[in-house]
Order: sequence, then structure tokens, then C-alpha cells
Amino acid sequence: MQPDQPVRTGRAKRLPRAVRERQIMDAAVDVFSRLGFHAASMDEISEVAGISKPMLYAYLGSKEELFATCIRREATVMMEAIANGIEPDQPPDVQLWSGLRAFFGFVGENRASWQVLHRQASSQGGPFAAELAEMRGRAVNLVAALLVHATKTQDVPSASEQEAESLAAALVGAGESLADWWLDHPDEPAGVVASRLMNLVWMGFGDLVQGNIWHPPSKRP
Amino acid sequence: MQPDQPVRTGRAKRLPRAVRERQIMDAAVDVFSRLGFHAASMDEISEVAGISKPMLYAYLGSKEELFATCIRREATVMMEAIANGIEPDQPPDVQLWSGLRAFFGFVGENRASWQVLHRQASSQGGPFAAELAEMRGRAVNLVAALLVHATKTQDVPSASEQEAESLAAALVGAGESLADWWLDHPDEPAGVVASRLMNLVWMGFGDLVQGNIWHPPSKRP
Amino acid sequence: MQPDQPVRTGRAKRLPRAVRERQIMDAAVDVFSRLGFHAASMDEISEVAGISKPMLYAYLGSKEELFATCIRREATVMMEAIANGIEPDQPPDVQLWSGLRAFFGFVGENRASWQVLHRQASSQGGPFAAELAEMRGRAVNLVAALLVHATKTQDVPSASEQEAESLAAALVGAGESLADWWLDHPDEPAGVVASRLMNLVWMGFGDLVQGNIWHPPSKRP
Amino acid sequence: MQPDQPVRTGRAKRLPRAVRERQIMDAAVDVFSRLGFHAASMDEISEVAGISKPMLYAYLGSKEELFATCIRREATVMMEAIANGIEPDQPPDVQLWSGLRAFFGFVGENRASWQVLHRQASSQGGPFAAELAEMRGRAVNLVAALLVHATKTQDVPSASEQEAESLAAALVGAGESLADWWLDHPDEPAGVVASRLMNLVWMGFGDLVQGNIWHPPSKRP
DNA sequence: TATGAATGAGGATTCATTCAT
DNA sequence: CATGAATGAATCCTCATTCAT
Repeated sequence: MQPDQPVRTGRAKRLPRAVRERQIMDAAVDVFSRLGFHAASMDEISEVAGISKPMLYAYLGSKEELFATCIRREATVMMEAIANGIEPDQPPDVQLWSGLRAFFGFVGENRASWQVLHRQASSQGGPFAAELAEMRGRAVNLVAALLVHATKTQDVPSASEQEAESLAAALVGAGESLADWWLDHPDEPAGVVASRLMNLVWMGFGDLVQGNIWHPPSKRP
Repeated sequence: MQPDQPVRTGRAKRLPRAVRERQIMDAAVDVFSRLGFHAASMDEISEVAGISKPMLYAYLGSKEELFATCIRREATVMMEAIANGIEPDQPPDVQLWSGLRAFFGFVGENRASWQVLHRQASSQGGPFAAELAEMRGRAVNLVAALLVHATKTQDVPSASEQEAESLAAALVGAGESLADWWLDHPDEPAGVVASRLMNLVWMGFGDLVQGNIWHPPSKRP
Repeated sequence: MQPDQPVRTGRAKRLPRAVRERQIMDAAVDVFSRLGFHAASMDEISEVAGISKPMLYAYLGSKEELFATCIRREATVMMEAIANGIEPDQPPDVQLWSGLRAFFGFVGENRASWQVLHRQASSQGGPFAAELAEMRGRAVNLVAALLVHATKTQDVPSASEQEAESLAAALVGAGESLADWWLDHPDEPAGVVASRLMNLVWMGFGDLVQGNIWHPPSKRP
Repeated sequence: MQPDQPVRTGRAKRLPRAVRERQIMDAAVDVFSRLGFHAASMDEISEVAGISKPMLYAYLGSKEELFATCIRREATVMMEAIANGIEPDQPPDVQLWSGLRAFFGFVGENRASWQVLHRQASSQGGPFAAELAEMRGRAVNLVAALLVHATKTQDVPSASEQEAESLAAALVGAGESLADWWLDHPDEPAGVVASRLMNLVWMGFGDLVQGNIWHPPSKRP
């Protein structure tokens, strides 16, 4: 991400605060994603960012605050990417499909962000639990809303809130897990992976084992 | 779990080695599950175990070895629980169903074990990556095998290995995520949660939104 | 040496790195010489140096690195003192004599340095063996070269390399041992001690017991 | 020394105290010589000795006591070997020669003993200083007495006590150093090494560089 | 503002030594 | 007598955090 980080030397140029902050957070995301929260040291982050440690503290507070800020930023960016990807005013399956595509697209292009969000964040029990639970909660709610909406358009008793939420949680987990799997098998294109998950959650194994497959609408007759 | 940890005082009673070892590992699982690998200190583990640190090292080796041993033990126990729960010689859906029931049953009754396995373990990059990847890999392979087997009994082109593996990874992730969700909503019975996941992965949303639901065989005509 | 080490309190004054480094190494040599490598603790060294342990590590690395650095510094200083003391272009006996004078002069004025070099260093088997063997080796080679040179100016079959080396080793050992003895009998002047060794190795007991004594050239007729 | 130490198992046979003690001290000398005082652990010593740690303590006290006892025993044995080797009623040079032969003979056949005495012992500042100083002092005195005796048989003013002692110290140091050198060049026979030292200290470099060599009496006309 | 210098606090690990069986 | 089990007390080392320039 920051190729060829030259050994910093001398005094850093004065930069507008916003730019500095971005610079620092990029470095932090890089380091956190590589080493995890605990193993990452403020020393390394400041080095990668090209500034001195006191600046780090002046700009972004303690290590925990910095981590939380990173999480928030990355999560927001990702959620926006997904939200932008979803095509509203389309039937539920198409909405889901576009959401999945956006998600895997984002992961593919922002590995570091994804790793910070998923791997590092989920394990740190303490002060991030809240932060993260909220982030993840947003994703789950998005999916749950979609499910509820889909149910309502049908003539079936709408699912209970708990049910929708739990199904959404499962779906989100499936996405996360599949994204991780994908990182270890990067040769497959994003679309293929997304379509697998789409088939799993929309058609179910029951159909899949019978050869019934879900296709994007453009390919449908 | 061990509320009111009394301050240990005096010399610990002499116990045969095997007993002490189990005692220590139970304590370790408890602490690791609460705090995560890094935040857990050998001091606290030894305190919870009711022994001195040197015993910890004498019996279980370094912190990393201890952690790995915990993971192995918990994973083995869980995998056995699931394997025992699966009813062989049944159609694929029933096998899957029984596996899911066993899984959620285990999680419900062994929260600490589950947390060590899922949350703590997934993030520690270092020497546990291998250990854990293998454990999770076993679970994924179990599911993948089931999928492949299901496909073969049908008259469809059997899924590629990659496809089966990725679907299995997704399913496992869904299970993990749902199990976590469940820990935050403990009022629901295990069976209900398991059945939700079963419906999701077997029927798919496509069916669910139309009111089609999967039922355990005993309820089928 | 530093009696009444006052309890350090408050923050140490800011000093340029080079100065601090010297200060620390002086302290380290002091402590190592008094206690030996193993018994010396980084805690005590940092206390004597008047700084906190983290500075110790920041500046000089691990305990082993610190020790090795001390050895190197002291050995270099001593070897330079000796090399500077030797008068080249003089007959072998005069060269030897000036070397011995320089050696005892150095030991007399740098007791701590000497003790680190001799007592502490020789026993630590581990990573210093190499370091030290090299240092001592240099001294031995210096003497051996002198011997070989002396032989060549005469009309005798020049000594084998092994022979020269072993004799040099013996001489160096005699010097070391005599220096140690001297530390316990500090009332004798350096010149007297040096002259005793000179007589021993140049004249030999055979002459000594007959009253034949070696004199510095200025006193010769 | 104790080849093929079998893993001890079960209860040690009851043995008379003296035998046990020897067994333990042999093990201790072995371990101390290999690892040095600090690095040697009571655990390893007890293992090598084939008994349990409490026995170690029961028989030989603390680690320091054990070490001191080892030193004493080895030193005594060595001193006896040398004393036995010296031929009394012979001229001083022959006495010295026989003493040197005995010394190098002992070192060659008891490397472990020698290493404990020389390398390990000299560096441990604390409680062994006394012990060791005394041992070494005995050797020095032996040599000093020889020198004084030699002087008296001549018609020269007998050397001062200090002078004799310092010369003896130098000679002992030369012997030690040469013995160490020999350990690193074991291909040379003991006699050759001894004779080198004899020539150095009896004839002196002054004679050696002129080709004058000391020969054992049997070869003299 | 920007930083080199400095530290308090804590964590893993080892060892000599001793009970209790 | 002989031992497996147990521990107090150190020791090395690291890191988040802050002062003083």
C-alpha cells in the first residue's frame, strides 16, 4: 500500500490537518491489518506514517482510539460501497445479488481494510466490542431489512424481527467466511464467488443438489 | 464462571499430574475466552487455576503451547460432539440437520470453549494460524464431503472441489456467526436457531420468502 | 566505586545520544566487573547509569549485546594503549619491555576495564567465546609476532608457528595472572611488577637464581 | 564421563552415603564444567546424578556449597597429583620440570576437573573467591617455595617474599594459560607442551632466541 | 509545530529450594 | 530414605505514553 517507505529523516513537512490524519490512518490500517491490534506497535505505525510518535498522539489520541477510528472509517467506506452497489426498486433477489457483488468487489480491492474489519477487530474483546458490534449490526440490519421487505411483498406471514435478524446474521457470517476463504484462493474472480453465495442463500442446497441454479436477471429468458 | 475467585493462599493441595493438568486447562480456556490470547496473562491463568506460575510452565509449557493445547482439546471435543450427532445412512438433509443440532447444542453448553475456538483463535496470526486453519479446515471438509455426497446421489454434474469447499466455508461461517448472534440472544432454544440455519441453507431465501419451510423428517407425512 | 549510589529520582536530564551511550557503558563496565555477566542485572546497570531500563535497551540492545560492546570497547582501548607503548625499531627485548610497561600501566589505571576483560569474559561460554577468543587472540598474535621476529634476527632455526603461539599464550597468561596478583598487592609500583615479568620471561629462572638480571637499556653500560 | 545416561526411572537404590556423594559430585563436576556455575541447574545435576533433587540437597547442601565442595575436591586431587609427581632431593630445575609434567599430565587426563577449576571458578565473584583464592594460593606457594629454595642454594641475596610470590603467580598463570591453549590444540603431546613452558620459565626468551635450550637431565651428559 | 529522549508498568519465563507423601 | 509436586523471587525485555527542547 505504501510501497518503498523511505526511511524518514529530518522534520516532516507541515501539512494541513486533514491530510495528515488521512496519512496516519492509512498507515495504521496497514499495520493493524498486518499484525493485529496487540502486535502492532505505535512505534511502527508512526514510522510507516512518516511522523513522530508525539504527532500520532496529538492527532489521533491513544492506540485504542486510533484503532476505533480506523474501524469506523473502514466500516463506513465499506458500507457505503455496498449501499451504492445495491439497485433499489428491483426485486429482492436482484437487490441481494447486487449487494453481494458490491461486497466482494470491495473486499477484493481493499484487502487491508477488510482484514482490519474482520480478523483483527473481532478478536479484541475489550473496548472495541461496542464499536464493532455496532458496525456489524448495521450490516446485519441492512440485510434484515431486505429480508423483511421481501417477505412483505409476498403473501406470507412476515417473519418475526428476531427471525429476520438471525437469518441476516447468518448470511453476513457466510459472507465474511467466504471472503476469508477467497483471500486464500485469490485466483477465482469476484463474480464467481459472489454468485456461489447468492445461490447458497437464495436457492439453498436443496435446490442446488438438484441442479437448480439462480441466474442474474439479464440472463433469464 | 468462577465467581468470587478467592485469593489463593498457602500451598496448593498435592494432586496427581493428570488432574492438575485438566484443572489448569480449564482455567486457561476460561481466561483465554474472556480476554483473548494477548490480553490473557499467565499470572491470571495461574491464579484462576489456583496454582503458582511455575506449575503452569512445568505442566503445559509456554503460553503459546498452552494456547495451542487448549485449542486442540476444545476443537477435538467439539468435532467429536458433532460427529457423534450426525446420523449416517440418512439422506443428506437429515445428516445436515443433525449436524447443525449437535453444533448448536455444543455451543449452548460450552460457551467458553466456543469463544476460545471462534473469537480468540481466528485472529492470532502467529503460530496458531496453522493449528487453527487445520481445525477449521476439518469442519469445512466435513461439510464439503456431505455436499459432494449429496450431489452424487442426484443426477447432476457433481460440483467442483473448489465449489464444494467454498460453499462449505460459507456454511461454516454462517454457523459461526449465528452461534455468536445466539450468545447475545440466549432466550431462544437451540433447536429453533438450528432450524433457522437449516432452512436458510437448505431451502434458501427464495423458498423462505414464499413460505416454504423445511421440516424435520418425523413431521413429514 | 560509586559509593552511596543515591536513589535516582525524577526524570534524567536530556542528553545527546552519544554522551548517554558512554555513560551507560561506563556503568555497565563497572557493574560487570564487580559482579560478572550473569550476576549483573540490567536493573542494577540502569540504576548505576542513572537512567531507566528502557533507555538501556534502546541504546545498547540486549544484555548480551551490551556485554559484547563493553568487551570490544575495553579491549580496543587496551590494545591501543599497548600498541602505542611499544617502541618499534628497537631490539626485541626492549620492545617486549615497553609492551609490558604499557600493559601494567593500563591495568593499574583501569582496574574495572581489566576485570571485565579478564575475569568476567573468560568464563562466559556462550556468545562471547568468539568475541573474546578473538580479542585474546590478537594479544597472543602480537606477542607471537614479536617472538618470531626476534628469532629471525638470530642465526637459529626459526620457531614453528605452533611453538611461537604457545609460548605467546603462556606469556600472556603470565601477564594476566601477575596483573591479578598485583590487584591484590597494590602497593608495588607498576614498573617493579613489569620488570619482574620481564626478567622471568627474558632471563628465565635459570639466570635469576644465579643473580643475573635484565636491565633496561638506559642502565646498561 | 557418564556415557549414555539412561533416563532415570523409579526409585534409586539405597547406597552407602559415601558412594552416593561421589556419584553426585561426579555429576556436578561434569555439569559445571560444561555449563559453568550459573548456567548449570540443580535440575540437570540431579538428573545426571540419577537421583532426585531433595537428595541432592540432603547430601550436599545448596548449589553454592556443592560447587565449593567440587572445587575443593578437584583442587585437592590435582595438587596431590602434582606433589606426587615432583621428585624431591633433586636440583630445582628438575623439580620444576617434574612438577610441570605432572600438571600437564593431570590436565590432559582430567579435562572436566580442569575446566571447573580454571574457567568456571575464576569468574564467579561471590562466595567462591575465598575458596578459590586459597586453592590457587596453595599452588602459588608451592612454586614460590621452590623458587626460594633454589635461590638459597646459590650465593645470591635471597629473593624477597613478595618477589617470589609474584614470580610464582606469573608462572602459575602461564601454566594455566598454556593448559587452556593446549585444550584447543590437543594434537600436541603433554610432554612437548610442558617442555615449552619449562624452557620459557627456566631459560627465558633471551636464551631461547639464541638457540639455547633446556634439556631434561637424562639427556645431559 | 515537531521531535528525540525518557519512563512506569507489566508480562513471560526460569531457578533454587522445600513440603508432604 | 526417596520423591513428585509445589512455590517465592528474580530477571530480561517491551510498549504505550509523555516531557522538554
